[in-house]
Amino acid sequence: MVNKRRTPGESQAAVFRAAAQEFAERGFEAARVDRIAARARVNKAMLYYHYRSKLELYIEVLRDMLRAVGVRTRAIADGSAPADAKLDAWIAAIVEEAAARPWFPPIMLRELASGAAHIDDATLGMMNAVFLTVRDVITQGQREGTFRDADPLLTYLMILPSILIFFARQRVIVQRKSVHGLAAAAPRDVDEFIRHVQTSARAMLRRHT
Amino acid sequence: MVNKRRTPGESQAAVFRAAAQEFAERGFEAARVDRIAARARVNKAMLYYHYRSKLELYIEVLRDMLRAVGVRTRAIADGSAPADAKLDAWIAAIVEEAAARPWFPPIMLRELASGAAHIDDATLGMMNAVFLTVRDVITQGQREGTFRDADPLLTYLMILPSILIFFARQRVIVQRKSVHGLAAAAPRDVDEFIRHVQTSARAMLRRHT
DNA sequence: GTCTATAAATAGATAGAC
DNA sequence: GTCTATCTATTTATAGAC
Repeated sequence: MVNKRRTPGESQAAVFRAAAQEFAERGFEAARVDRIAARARVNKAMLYYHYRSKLELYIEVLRDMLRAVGVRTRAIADGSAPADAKLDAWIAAIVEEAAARPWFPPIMLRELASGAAHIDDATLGMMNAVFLTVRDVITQGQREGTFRDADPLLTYLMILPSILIFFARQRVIVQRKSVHGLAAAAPRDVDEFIRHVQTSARAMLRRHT
Repeated sequence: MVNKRRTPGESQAAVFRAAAQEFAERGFEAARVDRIAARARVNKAMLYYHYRSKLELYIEVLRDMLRAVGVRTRAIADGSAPADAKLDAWIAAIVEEAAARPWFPPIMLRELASGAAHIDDATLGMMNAVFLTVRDVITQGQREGTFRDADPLLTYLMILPSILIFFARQRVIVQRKSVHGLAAAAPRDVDEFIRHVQTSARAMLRRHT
């Protein structure tokens, strides 16, 4: 029998990961603390030893992913590349983040759908900061003359939701063969998807000939 | 004192509307049957007189909106207009549906995020049928030579999610003035948004010069 | 069709031993 | 740090009078 004892912090990390998955699959309200503990293979009391409440645990998950996305976005925006290259890089980065943290798209989508109901101002600010940074990239391109004069928010809303839904969808469609015509909506290759979004974003922002 | 008695079917309709709103704001799991009854100003037992369960009520709401969207989409696709005009019309139609049934975008988003967890095959089929119809329009345009050879699914995923999130977001942002830089993400005019999506969709599908 | 009262199950959270 | 047992509140749903 192998030693099952965990190193310090390991059980906390297990709880965190289990919670992220549970929140992604079911949403905050439907997520069950018992199930999170079971998935993490810790006792429920252990969960409450590490986190004050279900909500605090949720906020931690949210902040972790928003921090990661925010940092990557910031790094790209602060670079010296032309705006269209930055936009391509940002799209690829978001897709990579979605792959690294599979819970990111579903959770983010639910927050958007519920009007960021259970998140505090600081966390909402982190969400908004990502948009503000992307907006800077778009206005840079407009100043440079490579992008047409489109509303940065509306442009942002054409890009990010697509990526979020693409990943949230991939999981769904695998099962459910009995639904008529569902094969046409089968999962797509991720690299193909990245190229599609990049191409579409560039086309959307190209000046009319 | 005015007569409070309702005409037949009226209390059922009140429950339906209240449920749609509650599901939109909170999601299926967080929605409370008590709250739905209170919003509809009927007794909870009355709700169960009209609907077998919370889930059945939810499915009814889903089907109602998918039916409406499906019919409008079908009507546009079956017309004799060129594909790009059909696509413009479809975008406008979806936006109109979202305005007519404000619960449509949040509920649809949550279903996408959860992988259509609580919907049966028939209802999922209705959801998929909308995509299949739009796909027909896109392939028509490709046959006619007006659209480039882009993946219809990925194109669909660039359009629909944006519309859904646009409306789900509008509600959120109104409050929460304390969040830094949130003003930049303030709600936009709906007609401006329609034009933006139409322009973007056409640009995405235009053949390279 | 409409209501009151309540059953039955399940949730988040904690006390307290080890 | 970890576990068992349990408290308290809330939730969906129904029984049964009117």
